[in-house]
This record gives sequence, C-alpha cells and structure tokens, in this order.
Amino acid sequence: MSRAETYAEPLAPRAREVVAAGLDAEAVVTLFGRCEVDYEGRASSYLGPGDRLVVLKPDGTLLVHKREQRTPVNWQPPGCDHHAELVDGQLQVVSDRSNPDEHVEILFEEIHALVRYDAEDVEELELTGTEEDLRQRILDDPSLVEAGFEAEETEYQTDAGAADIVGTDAEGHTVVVELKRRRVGPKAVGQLKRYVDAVRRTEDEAARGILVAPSVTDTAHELLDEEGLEFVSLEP
Amino acid sequence: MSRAETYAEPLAPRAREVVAAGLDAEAVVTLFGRCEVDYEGRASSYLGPGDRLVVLKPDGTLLVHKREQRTPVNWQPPGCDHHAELVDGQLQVVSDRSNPDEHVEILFEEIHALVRYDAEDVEELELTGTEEDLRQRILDDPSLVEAGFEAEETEYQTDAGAADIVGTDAEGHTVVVELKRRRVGPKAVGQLKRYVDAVRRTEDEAARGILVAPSVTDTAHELLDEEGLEFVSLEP
DNA sequence: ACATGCATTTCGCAT
DNA sequence: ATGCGAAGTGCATGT
Repeated sequence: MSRAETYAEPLAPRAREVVAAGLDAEAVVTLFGRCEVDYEGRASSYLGPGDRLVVLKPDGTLLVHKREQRTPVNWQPPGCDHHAELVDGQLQVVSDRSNPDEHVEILFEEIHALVRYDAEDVEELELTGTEEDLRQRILDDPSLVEAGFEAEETEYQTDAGAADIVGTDAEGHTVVVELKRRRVGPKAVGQLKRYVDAVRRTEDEAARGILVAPSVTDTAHELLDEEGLEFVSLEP
Repeated sequence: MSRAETYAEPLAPRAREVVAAGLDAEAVVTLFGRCEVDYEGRASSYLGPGDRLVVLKPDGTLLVHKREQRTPVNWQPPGCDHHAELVDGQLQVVSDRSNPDEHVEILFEEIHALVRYDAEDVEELELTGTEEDLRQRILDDPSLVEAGFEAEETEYQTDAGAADIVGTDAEGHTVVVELKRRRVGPKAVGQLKRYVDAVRRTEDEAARGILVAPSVTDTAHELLDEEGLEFVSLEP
C-alpha cells in the first residue's frame, strides 16, 4: 500500500469517511476544494467561497491556504481537535481548542481532490545563522564587542527582563550588550535601554549599553545618542 | 476538465513536466514526497530526508511542511522564481529570490502524490477584533480611557516612532496612549516609554502615558510604576 | 526600496 | 500554565 492515497472529485460522504479515517490514523489530510471559512476566537473572521488548500496535521494543526501569500488565510495551531461531519450533504471540517477558546469551521461546496498522506519523518531541521550563533561567536572572541571587553553572563536577569550578555570593559565598568542578527530600529534601542536602566538602578550607576547588530536605522541611531548608548557593527 | 488533477506515484520525469506546466499556468502545485531540503539566505539550514508536503503558489510562495507545526519547516515568501528540474533522474524543485538573496532546493527521493490545482478565488478575508477596531472604539468613546480624555491624533509621529493615540486629559495635559489587544509584558511598556519620552522632550514636559490593554504582567506593572506610567484595563 | 509596528503572530525555553 | 523574547518572522502602510 502506498503512503499517499489520492481521491479525485470525491463525493462528500466518501470524503468525510476518508478525512475521519485519516485523522484517526494520524495521517496528514489535504483537501482541495471550494469552501467558506468561519473563525471565532482571539479575533473573528469570515472568508467567502473560493478554491483553497486545507491541511489537517496529526498534531492538531489546521491550515487554510489561498492562492497567494505565505501566511495561511485561516489556521489553528497544534493541539486542536479536528472533526469532519456532513451538514446538509456537504463536508464540514471543524477545528476546536481551548485556552484560548478558538473555533474554525470550513464548509465545502465542492471537493476537487483529497489526499491522505501517511508521512514518515524523523529528521529535524538544522539551522545556523541565528542570534544564538552570533552570541557564541562573541563569547569565543569578546573583542568583537570592543578591546578589553570580558563577557561574564548570558541571559542576565534584570528587573526588566533578560539581557543577552553582561560583562565588564577595560576600566571595569559594567557593560550590557543587546545582540541582533539583523538591522535594527528603535525597538531594539528601547529594549537595551530597559536593561541598562535596570542595571543602573540596581548594580552599577555607570553601566554602559552597547547594541551589537549589522546596522541601525537613522531613528535608532538618534535614539542611541539621545540615551547615551553605543552601537557596534557586527555582521552575522 | 476538473479544477484539480491528481497524480499518484508519478515518475520523476512526468512529475517535472506536471510541476513545470502547473507553475506556467499559475496553478497551485502540491507535492507529497520524501525529500531533503537545503536553504541558504538570511540564515542557512539543512533538512534530511523525510515525507513532506510541498506547496508552490502562483505568487511565488513556497511552503515545505512536516507532519507537525503550524509554521513551515522551510519556505520562501511571495515573489520567488520556482523551477523544476531533473537531477540524476530525481525531481529537484528550486526557489530563488533576491533582496535578500535566498535560495531553497528540494530534492525528491520519492514522489507519493502530486496535485495541480487551478484554484479560483476572489473572496478576501473579513477580519474583526484587531487593534484597529479597538482604536475605533476609543475614538468613538474616549471616556473608555478616562473621564475627560479627548483624542486628538492617531498614529501621532514622535521622534521615536508613531504613538497610537495622542490627546488631552481634563486638565489639558498631553496624554500618550499605547493600545494593545492582548495582555502585555515589559516590551509594551518600553514602547510607551519611548513615545512619552519623545513627547516630553519636544512638546509637553508633563505629558502622561497610558497603556490600554486587557491586562499586564507583574513585571510590566512594576515597570509602569517605575516610569510613572499608567494602565487602563480594556477588553478587546 | 526602506522604516515602522501589528499579528488569531508561532515557537522554544525557563519559571 | 504563564512569562519572555527570537524569528530566515510575514505583512500592510507610509515615506
């Protein structure tokens, strides 16, 4: 038996059976059809009839995709309960969860195709080039921040949240480092400011703050000056 | 002719033809197969062989989904160029873009199913319950912020970014309002602080700052106190 | 094209 | 469970 079973133009009762059995067997179930979608939860939405791709994953994820966009037009995160019912002879797929209460209903006017995919997958993604990698580079060579800098703690807990790296400069003053893997705007400056303020209040009144990133926007640069904070350029 | 054409266990050459023709005709092309995925761009990743769902959209979106998670394990945003080639007799799907340069390669060891979906879809999502809706409610009834509050500008430009609402209180003092549709943490306090600081520097030294949200975390509450900022609870 | 901020953000990790 | 911050965030909007 193949890992994928495809059904072209299935009738609603048959589709309901296949979807229900697929969910039960922890398969990935994919529907191609003309449907409308109702969502009620953290927000509310209605999507009128059109042809979409609907994916039901065994972990309780629901995806509804239009022809465009990377982001699904409607969805449900992992952990939801999926059900397939017949309503007035049409296939209705329902996804529910609690905390927060969220509910998605998909009603199919037409089902153009249906695939049950018993996917086997053990490999996990290996990803490099993250902020974590950048931090490791700095720990390996603290002079990337400045000559004489010594890193002392990562994820250093302040009253205002965790600072990426805290250490001391050549003169022994506390230095708070905020790390970003890409060009940053005012948001990152505010974040650094929060941590530096907290350290200044509780630890070292003369603590310095350094934003380490590939580059900063004009506004961010002005804010840094305004707040007496520093910037060090570092490519990821 | 049906809107969806399904192919079970297609051979690689045939699959390449169908994928190429589907891309050309602006169809949504979906592959179910065992593949490995290489990504090189803002970061880098490798995903070893496993059964996945691959979606190619006519707007240049690429999605690679594992059995789990709402987020695709690899992807490409709209605007990319997709190509299907045969490499050593195997189907290879490539997606490219520039600015930033990003490149995804998917090599299929097995193709379990393939669907070409000529989807028609004109309806757009109608969404309510956003921050925008919350803002409109406050503009309609400014007393939701506090008695005597009058809203004067939305998206008010400060040196540190745009404040959601700026107005005056019963005593004529400037009030900066930061709006959130859900429970907020220290980040939102920092954001409000940035705007209030900017207004205090340039407009009104005695400007007040009010965070309007359903609730705040303990840390956020302490930070608000620390900075002399206020909180008003408002359900979305 | 860049800057800015929301998002039904999702996700992982720590408490 | 909640808090917190990163993400290859995506995305719309304004400049």
